[in-house]
Amino acid sequence: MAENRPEKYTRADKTAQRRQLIVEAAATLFILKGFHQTGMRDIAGEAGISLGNLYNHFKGKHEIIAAIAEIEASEMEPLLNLLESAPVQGSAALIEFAQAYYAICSSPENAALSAEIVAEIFRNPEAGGTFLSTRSRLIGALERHIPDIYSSRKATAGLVLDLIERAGQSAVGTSAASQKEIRTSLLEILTRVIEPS
Amino acid sequence: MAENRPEKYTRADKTAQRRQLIVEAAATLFILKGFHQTGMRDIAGEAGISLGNLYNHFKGKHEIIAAIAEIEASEMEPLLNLLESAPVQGSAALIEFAQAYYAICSSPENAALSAEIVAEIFRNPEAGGTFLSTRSRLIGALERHIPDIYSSRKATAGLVLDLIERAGQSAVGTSAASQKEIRTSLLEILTRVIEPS
DNA sequence: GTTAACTGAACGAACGTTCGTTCTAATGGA
DNA sequence: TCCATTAGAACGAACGTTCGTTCAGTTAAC
Repeated sequence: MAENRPEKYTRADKTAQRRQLIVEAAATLFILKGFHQTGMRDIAGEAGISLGNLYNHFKGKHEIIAAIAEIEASEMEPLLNLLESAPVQGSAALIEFAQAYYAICSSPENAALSAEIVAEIFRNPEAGGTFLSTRSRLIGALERHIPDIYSSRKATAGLVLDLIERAGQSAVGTSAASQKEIRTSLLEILTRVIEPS
Repeated sequence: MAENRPEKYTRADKTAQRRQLIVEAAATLFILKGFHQTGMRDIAGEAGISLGNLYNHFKGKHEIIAAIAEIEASEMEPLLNLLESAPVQGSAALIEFAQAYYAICSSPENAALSAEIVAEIFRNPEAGGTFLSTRSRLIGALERHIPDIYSSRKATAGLVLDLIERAGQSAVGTSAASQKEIRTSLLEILTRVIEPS
């Protein structure tokens, strides 16, 4: 991880690194305790900097949360490309997507964070900007792969997404055996849902 | 609602009414702002009583939350009876249950509250006692109605429950047209999932 | 020498809870 | 039936703590 040649970084580089360090520290705590149970002092302590300095890098708590939301969104980019480049209504692409998306959603960090975000959006809808727009893109891309046996492919795409997300959340913290069962059941269900029959 | 004869209530009655009034006030605020954004002063104000008096009725915030959790659980009782009394693997009962459960989950109050609870359980698992045990009962009752084409009926039952819940949440705050689409899509999906074919 | 990074003290507001007090409905003996 | 006693409902000030944010002052890079 550490470079052999010491101190090769310019000042701007180090500042950028600090920023990222802060975001990672904040994310760790948000996952562990939630947005509103995590204080600015906690974040500063976790990042190993002073409280005052934290405000040199971020205007406030909301800006840290926004930074995390954007990182989350950017992690979806490869998956979006997968769906958007695949031929229309190829069920193979959808299953492939489902597995990849499930893998993301069932990681403890992402599961806890997305539960946090869902709850937050309910009481503060305009705060979910980045999150909701990413979700819209996901639904749009997914929609193309839903067979037209459904009265609304868009609504179905949304539900498929919901199902994968919640399945991932359910798997967190359970035994390895349960996790396998959930994953298998999810794929069985999805297979039945998207088969064109 | 009000008795014609004035002042017929005994002291114990009035106390019980107060307790319920407090719980309702707290639930209103929890739904609106979340557990941790709602203060004891807010609850007291919403209930129209003093801060100090609030502590005559409840030991603390956690006890108010517990009271709400129990009410939520008791609302599931009729649905549990429906599933448990129906003949095994009757898909009709499952669809009937799904509609009823969806109706509950798609009400704005329940949707917001359950999002709040899900997020809370992630960071404080032992706090979800009543909620999780009710959920276990639901899964157990639902399991009997899942066809044995799945490798794990229990896991499938859990996912079906998740799907209905999230569908309900998704519908909140959208247009009436969207709500109808989501409901229809949900039933279409469920029909495919549980048909014994 | 100018600018940015950095520090910890300090701010006012809000938090959950406890406190002493007053008031009132219920109770039991006379 | 009356009155003294009592349990608990009601109140609002105050507790100690934590919150997000600001600020004067110091250090180090350019």
